[in-house]
Amino acid sequence: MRPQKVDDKALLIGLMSVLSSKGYDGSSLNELAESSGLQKASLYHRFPAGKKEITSAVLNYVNEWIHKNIYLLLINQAISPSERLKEVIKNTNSLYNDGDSICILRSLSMNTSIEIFGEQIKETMELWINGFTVFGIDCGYSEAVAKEKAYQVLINIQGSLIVSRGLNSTDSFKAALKTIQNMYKKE
Amino acid sequence: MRPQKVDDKALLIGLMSVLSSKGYDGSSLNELAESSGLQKASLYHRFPAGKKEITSAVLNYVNEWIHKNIYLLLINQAISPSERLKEVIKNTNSLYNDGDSICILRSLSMNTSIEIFGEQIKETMELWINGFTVFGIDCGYSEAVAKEKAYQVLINIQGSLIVSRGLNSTDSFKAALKTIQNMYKKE
DNA sequence: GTCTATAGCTAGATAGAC
DNA sequence: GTCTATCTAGCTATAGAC
Repeated sequence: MRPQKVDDKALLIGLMSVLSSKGYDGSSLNELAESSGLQKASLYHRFPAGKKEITSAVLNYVNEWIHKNIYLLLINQAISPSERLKEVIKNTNSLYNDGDSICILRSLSMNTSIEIFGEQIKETMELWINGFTVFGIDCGYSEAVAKEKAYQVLINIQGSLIVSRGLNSTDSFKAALKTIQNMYKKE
Repeated sequence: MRPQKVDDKALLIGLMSVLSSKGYDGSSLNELAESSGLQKASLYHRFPAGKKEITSAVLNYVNEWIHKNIYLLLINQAISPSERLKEVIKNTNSLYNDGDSICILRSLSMNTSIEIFGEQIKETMELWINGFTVFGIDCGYSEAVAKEKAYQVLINIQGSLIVSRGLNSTDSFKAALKTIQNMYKKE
């Protein structure tokens, strides 16, 4: 067997950066190939079903990343709640490049792509919400309140990314991360 | 002069629905023509510079709509604050079809289109923020607090639309509108 | 002002050499 | 497994009749 020129992880990271910033329709196979370090035809060797399979694989990779770096961290009772939250916020910040990046769950939820990838997008959003719900309960809130807070966390992240982009300043994202911290400080 | 088959407003509304739901790259001129009730070549007669001019005109239309139905309403001191907020929320709800629609400011802020339309997107977002800032001051909050609340309103709208779409349920959007109401109830 | 027809190009996808 | 070369369909945009 001939060795792979680019390993799976590096491949997916390159593809993700194009898909999240340009969306499904805006990402051409030429760009996807260029960002991954392979030629178009080689991408088809790795992902025989083409652009749809590429995108689906990237979403799987993102789901696994969030499972590991957000969800499992949030529910890890071996760590104190405040330490967990701190780490999760740090990981969130790095996932979105300090607020400069577009969330791929957003990029791929246009009418042209959500029919294909809707289930994967939903699963990944539920990871955030379920993780923060468990976390809220661990912090001593009722299940109802914990759930409400979990939704508000996701809204604050997604909304502040949109506002940051629209106003061409990441201030809104940075402030939102602080707001999330404060949401779990008992008054 | 031969009469127009479709008037400007109807034209722009049709074009807007395609652009907001499919984004810039996902909207083909064939679809834009179909949604507007004209043929492709007729669209080029109305908008000689093509797709970019079409999109820019739609963004102008949206800006004017928000100026009239959100901004001017928010700062209208002839109406009581609670009445103003109620109307603005009603208009917001109808703008986004009860949470089913995608915000065009979001659709057009991908890397492939924000370089062209970034300034228009920014102006329209500032209408929301400036309007709600004035509104918050009218409600008796300090300028700093009013501004903070204004950003949070926009974050809640944009974020809840993303979450509604990702989870395939408009519950999050509906709840966010209620949250906004409560943000201006003095405790 | 609107239309049909078409030009010129780039998209996603494939064939076959190495 | 990766590559160059190529196919067809769809894209944006234009020409010219009515």
